[in-house]
Amino acid sequence: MADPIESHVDLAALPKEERLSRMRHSAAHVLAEAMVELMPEAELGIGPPIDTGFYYDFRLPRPLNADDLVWLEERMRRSIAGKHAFRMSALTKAEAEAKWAAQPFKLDLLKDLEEGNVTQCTHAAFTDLCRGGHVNDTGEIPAFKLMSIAGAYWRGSEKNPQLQRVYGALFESQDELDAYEQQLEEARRRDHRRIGRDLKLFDLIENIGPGHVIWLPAGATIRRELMRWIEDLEIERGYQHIVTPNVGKKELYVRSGHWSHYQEAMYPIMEREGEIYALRPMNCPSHIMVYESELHSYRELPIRLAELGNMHRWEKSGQLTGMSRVRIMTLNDSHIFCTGPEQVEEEIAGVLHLMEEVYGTLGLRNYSYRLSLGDPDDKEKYVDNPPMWEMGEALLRRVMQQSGLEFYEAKGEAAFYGPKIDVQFQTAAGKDETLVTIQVDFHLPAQFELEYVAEDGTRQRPIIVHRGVLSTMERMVALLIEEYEGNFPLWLSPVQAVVIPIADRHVAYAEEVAKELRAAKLRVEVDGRNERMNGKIRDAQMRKIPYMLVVGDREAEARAAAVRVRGGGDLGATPVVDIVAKLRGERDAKALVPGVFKDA
RNA sequence: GCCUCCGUGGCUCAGUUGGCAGAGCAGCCGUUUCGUAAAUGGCAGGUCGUCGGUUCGAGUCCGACCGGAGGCUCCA
Repeated sequence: MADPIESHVDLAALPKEERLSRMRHSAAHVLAEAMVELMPEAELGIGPPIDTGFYYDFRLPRPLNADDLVWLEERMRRSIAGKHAFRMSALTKAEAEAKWAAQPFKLDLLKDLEEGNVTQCTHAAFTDLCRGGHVNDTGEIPAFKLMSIAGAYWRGSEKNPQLQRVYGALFESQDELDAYEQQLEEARRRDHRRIGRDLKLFDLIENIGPGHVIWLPAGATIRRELMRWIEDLEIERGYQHIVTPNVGKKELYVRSGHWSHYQEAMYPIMEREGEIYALRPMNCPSHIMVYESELHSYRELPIRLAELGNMHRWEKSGQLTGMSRVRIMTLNDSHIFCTGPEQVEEEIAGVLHLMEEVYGTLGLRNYSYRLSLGDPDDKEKYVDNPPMWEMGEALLRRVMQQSGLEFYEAKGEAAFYGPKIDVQFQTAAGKDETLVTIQVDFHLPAQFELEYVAEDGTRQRPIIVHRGVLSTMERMVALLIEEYEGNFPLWLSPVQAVVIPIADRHVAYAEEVAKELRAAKLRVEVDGRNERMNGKIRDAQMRKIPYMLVVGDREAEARAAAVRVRGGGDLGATPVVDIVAKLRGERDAKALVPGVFKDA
């Protein structure tokens, strides 16, 4: 017989997070109640709270549709209006197994529960296996909305059956729920796929193949500016740039371990004249070949080999997303060959500094550092060498602690050959995405039997630091589009200024103005179309061009232009020489917002 | 890859119960020569993602495939 458990809770006294979590979890119960009424054959999975609400997983006799969501939500609201109490009680394992005999997922959950630890929760006519964490009665469930239907594997493993997941949003007030929906709308506005098309930055053409980015002239300009910039920063820091091929022989990848650990993520293999080639999924093996091609002295190390190298990965079709998840990408990559742990620490500290500088200049703020660890139990995913993992993880942890930067740790997120520091960004849609990684690698040096000649003449094994800073050009530009909402800083703007002649007779002068700006390597267009000035301004605004230089009779007379800043600011008539100086200064300072920069 | 949904000119969308493919913007040709977010007239543009099926007849119904979106799994 079930024993009741006292579970009254004073919601107002709880921290908001705990209160919300109880409300969300309770709402999931009410969703399940509604679902078993809609489809009595429904098999129940789990229904936890999440950041924005809750979900519940079900195996159902048929696919859910939008009308079902409307019905379920209605039914939930009735249950909420009924103010049914949530009652927790304990039962024995045997009782529970009998009770959920027809519920395979509940039985699966029960297997992991210890006797004496089995509890259930009842509200209205519905009882679910549950460890608790509810509000007192359904009436305490506040503003919510069923959002979407999705597929999800039972217990998150693709080896298990796939269930239908219903997502709900839930907040304490209707205002907060409305704000959340507005936030989703805002995310859609900032979506790099939409802006990328509107501003003609990039394209994905069906016949070229999914995940294969076409950089249109405007996008290619942004990409080129970023690449020039990062290469210059690297040169200042002692990096040497190399260029290596996009393909390599099978033997190279067998030796690196990619063949056995990474092959399903590689493009199909090529074969000719009895030789097998692969499109490279990573640049490390090629860079190692460069290191290996000569004998190195400890005096040369650290050797920092860098390349804006192309990588080719057969991402699963369902995983491709605009420019942020693609199949062919260009990574701002480098491999730093170090003599030992001390040098590794110094080098990683240097990389972290560079990251802070680069992200600071780009105005990026929503990121955090994650120490991604291996999983000793997962011998399939990771190379099996426990001491190597322990050494690498301890080393990275020490560097992060010394850097003074905040970080958190995550198990099972490492690369197959070693632990890493991931830079995690929040996308416009609120999702966490890895931008770049820093990895310590003892594995590849061993695989390739790399050496350097130490001070005492002996041969020693170097340690490799793998690192990106700007990430792949694809993912970085996707992120920047969303960050700036397409309003790029002057230095990155594909077109930095458009000269707008008021009438046809001003076109010649407009060309002269443009010529002066171009002499300063500014990217300028003249809008000589047969349009009214208002129309040209509107078009320039929509194209998010930082500066509009309006020229009419008065300006032509004074060798000036009326300067309008993107967003509406009017700087008034300004001599062309001053405009050139101002834009140059703003560009070279990489100012984030046009019109604000003041020349020192 | 898996689950659900979606696919009509370059873009955004309309298209009744299956009955002759439409609009706005963009483009092109004119007219207008204009002072800070859309002047105006005309023209052109679509094998309705592809292939197959049902039907007298398919944009519309069915199937497969391709592509996209949201999830799951995986990852820069």
